[in-house]
Amino acid sequence: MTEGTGRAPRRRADARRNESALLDAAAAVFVASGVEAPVRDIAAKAGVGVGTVYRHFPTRADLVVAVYRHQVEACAVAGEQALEHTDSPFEALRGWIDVFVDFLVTKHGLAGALQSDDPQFQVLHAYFLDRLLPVGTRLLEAGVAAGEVRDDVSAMELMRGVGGLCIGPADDRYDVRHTVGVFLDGMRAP
Amino acid sequence: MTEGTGRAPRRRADARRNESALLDAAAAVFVASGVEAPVRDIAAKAGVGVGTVYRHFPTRADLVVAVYRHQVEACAVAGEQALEHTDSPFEALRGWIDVFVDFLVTKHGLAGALQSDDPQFQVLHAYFLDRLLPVGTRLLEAGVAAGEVRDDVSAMELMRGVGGLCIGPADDRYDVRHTVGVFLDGMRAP
DNA sequence: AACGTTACGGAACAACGTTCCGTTTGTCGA
DNA sequence: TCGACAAACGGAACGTTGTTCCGTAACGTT
Repeated sequence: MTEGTGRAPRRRADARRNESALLDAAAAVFVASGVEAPVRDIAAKAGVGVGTVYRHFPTRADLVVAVYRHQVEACAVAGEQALEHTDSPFEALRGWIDVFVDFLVTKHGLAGALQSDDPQFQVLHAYFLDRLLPVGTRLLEAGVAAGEVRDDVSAMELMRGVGGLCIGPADDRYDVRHTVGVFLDGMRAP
Repeated sequence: MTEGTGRAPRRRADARRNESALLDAAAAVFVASGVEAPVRDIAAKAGVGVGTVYRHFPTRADLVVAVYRHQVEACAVAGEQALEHTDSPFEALRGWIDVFVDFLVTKHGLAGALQSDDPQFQVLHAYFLDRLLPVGTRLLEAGVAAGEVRDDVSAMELMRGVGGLCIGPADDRYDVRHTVGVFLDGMRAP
């Protein structure tokens, strides 16, 4: 009880305003230039100095997480509900992966950042894994239990595999969704 | 015949010496720090100035290509020969992909560079594709003809897919070879 | 040996992430 | 309403990188 039950002491108005402006600006810049856009660009778009960016979001990864938190959450929920709305766990899995792929391919550079070994993105990595790995595990287990999914694939291999397949620039000769479909076919029980 | 059949006019001794030292140094630094190591590190290790690096290799990608050319060539040859030494085109494909994966996972950061949309790596991208795509196509076609491989997967999807699965830091929970195996299983004819 | 050419080295520039600190601005009690 | 203090701000400044540029040194030839 070092801090009792007291709530956070309500921040200053400009601080809240700037955080919100930063999130909006970052979302816009990420769409236009990808998640690796210069911090200065985001600061400029939000009408604040770079110092303000770093006060609100200690690392770039924190900003990325904040911008996409809602959508990651929605993706996790979609996975948790997927099993309830179909009688085939494999189809539930496929549907969920579809949602995940849609999310990744519309965020330029995000898949790359997710897989990056740059320690800068540690937080991003951790957040996605924390939130989505358990969901993947449950879908996988349901599939295995129903005899539809092979039992030697971990959720980590599923998520990182799909993530890896989503990396890279758009290209006519490479259909992400089709390739992910091939990967999923490889996960069917023999 | 603007230049006739005359050969290149033989470069200076120090130029040849430095190019060789640069290749050795780059190979060593790539092993130690990955293919994204600072150019200054490579120059220092080779005992030359940065200007010399850029004179010999206009872009970082040219240096990477030069360092790995032999191995990529060997990989391409292995693929061309794979079909001759087995009666199962699918196993030939699997064996070749194994060679490719071994190559990628031992080159820290190379898979990432290959998939990168940074125009800096355009040359690298082009070289790998030029050399390996035709090989993949032939292996795939042989597999399809034998009824062992599904006919709706392109060599681009094969190579970029496998490349994507090889991206990222080592991790106990993610077994690259196993995950690639799953992907390949998905490519079997139904 | 002298000369022209080739190649070298590293200073210099630009772009970026990140830190730091003098200044401004909210907030709250008097 | 006013004053004071903490919170938050802005952007200059620093370190690291890729890349260019040019005065200088080394090579090879006559």
